[in-house]
Amino acid sequence: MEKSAPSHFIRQIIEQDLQAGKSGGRVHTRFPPEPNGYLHIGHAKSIVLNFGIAKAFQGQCNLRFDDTNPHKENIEFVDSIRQDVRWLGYDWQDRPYYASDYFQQLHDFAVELIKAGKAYVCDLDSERMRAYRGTLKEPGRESPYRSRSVEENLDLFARMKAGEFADGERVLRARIDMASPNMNLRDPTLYRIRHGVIHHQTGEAWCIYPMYDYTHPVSDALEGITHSLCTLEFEDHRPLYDWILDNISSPCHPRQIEFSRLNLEYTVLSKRKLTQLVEEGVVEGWSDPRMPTIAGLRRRGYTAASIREFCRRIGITKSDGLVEMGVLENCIRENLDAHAPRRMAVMHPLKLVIENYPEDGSESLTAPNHPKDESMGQRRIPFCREVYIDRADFREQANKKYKRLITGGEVRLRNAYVIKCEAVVKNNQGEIIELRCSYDPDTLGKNPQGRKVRGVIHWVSARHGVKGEVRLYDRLFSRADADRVEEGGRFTDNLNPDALRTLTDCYFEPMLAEAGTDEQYQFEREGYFILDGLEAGRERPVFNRIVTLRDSWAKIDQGGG
RNA sequence: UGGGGCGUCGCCAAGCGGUAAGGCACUGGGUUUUGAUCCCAGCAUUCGUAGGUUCGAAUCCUGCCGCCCCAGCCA
Repeated sequence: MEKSAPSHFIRQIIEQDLQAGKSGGRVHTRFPPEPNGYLHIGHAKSIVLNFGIAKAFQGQCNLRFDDTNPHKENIEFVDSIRQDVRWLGYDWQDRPYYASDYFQQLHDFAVELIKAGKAYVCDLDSERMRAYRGTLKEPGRESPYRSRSVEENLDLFARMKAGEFADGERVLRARIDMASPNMNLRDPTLYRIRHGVIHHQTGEAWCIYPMYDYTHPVSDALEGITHSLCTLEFEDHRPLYDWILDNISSPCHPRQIEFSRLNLEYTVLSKRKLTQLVEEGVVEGWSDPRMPTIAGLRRRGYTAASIREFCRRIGITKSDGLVEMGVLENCIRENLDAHAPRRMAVMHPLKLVIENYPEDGSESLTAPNHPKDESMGQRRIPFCREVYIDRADFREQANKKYKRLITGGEVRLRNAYVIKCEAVVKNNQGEIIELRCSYDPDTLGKNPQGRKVRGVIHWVSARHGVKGEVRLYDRLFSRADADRVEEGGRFTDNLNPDALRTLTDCYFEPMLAEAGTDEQYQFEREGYFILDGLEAGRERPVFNRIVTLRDSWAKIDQGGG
């Protein structure tokens, strides 16, 4: 079902490296999230890439927590990341890695750099350091502490580690080039002091924490990573990545390769913004079905296979683009069309009384679970004198394009009989409250003789249907480039107020009372749905709409049909 | 002349000097007890742009234009 991953520039580079005999023919990648939030679909792109490459080249991929900033991280995020990666279908063979596992080695390499005169302790505070750094167009100035002796640096670094200095008082810096046109090479900070935070892995063992730029190449090297794949914004950091490895006694020198991060229409994919949505209560949490997080997509009903397929389809390049939601939607539709059992549910109920059907009668009809896949079996659906249909499936009058029920017209009730609308019952306000119909008993499983009934609508027995709730989800933001803000505005100004619509007066065919949170259904003519994971077990079921069915009628209808 | 990247159909994306893959979207037509699915057909004489090299250029060279990233003791 899932096609093999297509070739892209990173695979080509790896193939060339392999042919050149690099790293002994070994391929080893890693997925290195910082546990400071939940994973989102942009991370899925990286996960599929890294684990996919490892598999394609019979190599390995490490799951590594880049946990060097305890301030922003916690164990809930660690756990959610493990769960999400596993759910996506990837296995790190019980070899979870933590950058914090290397704190001692990182420290020792830092001492090595100091001894080689490649790093020094700097007393500049952050404000002055910024001033010394220069600007994009002007070179920086050397710190007055840059020429401290090795002995003094060793002593100061040891005292930093011993907790003698307060946060911000001193840092360890690499001695590279304050005039470099690449800002990352202007004596970058390697270590900072952080007191009073409890690291989720190392507790209070350390009060100095290594920076990303220093930690990452070392962690990669220690794990024997051959290809370190990251996103484009780190391209400028590669010279520093290489500098670190060239100046310590590194066991190997992984190759960093950058690709463009995912941008998806009508949503945001930056952890900072997603965190904001959660913290401000704009959404229900990280797993809100409107969120582009893995947890949100899972609760929404997306399958892991559909997300993997999406990542395969969008490809890997260095050009930044904005992917249409339609691509993701098509992936889940394709996946669910093949596998989701069909059911009937009425979301905007309108009662329909079949006058020539016995008052107390009822019968059990048979319907296939899937129109094309007989192996999925059949189900029984109760039918009786009164059923609910959707209000959108009836119009008092309409032109020939409308093939649903109209006054005096015929339509087929899906999996049941052909009925005819004899009369419309309205209340004092003129609202339609009921339809009086007749049915043709000779149309069960066969078409009527001498006339053609074009329309088919779904229904639920009024007597047997299960009442419940449906949540209709739409795009979280109302503009495709959700990040774009007007002068003085915030990205939250772009939120779509109709991203969630709750329908509390829905009727489901009886089978749906037994639905579980692990199976998606197609509600015929409506879309794909799943029982909400957090509301499961309620007396009245709550279903989430994953995605609608493709709807060519909507276009015709709007276009003046 | 700060530095680093990127520009191929509405969106994504192959292409790697021999004459523009594919997917999504879209438009027609057919099948259909889901206006779904499925099927069939159509959809870039042109690769940001202007020159140059070549028998031949999206692919090589030069200029120009546009967009993205970088001045955290974040990652």
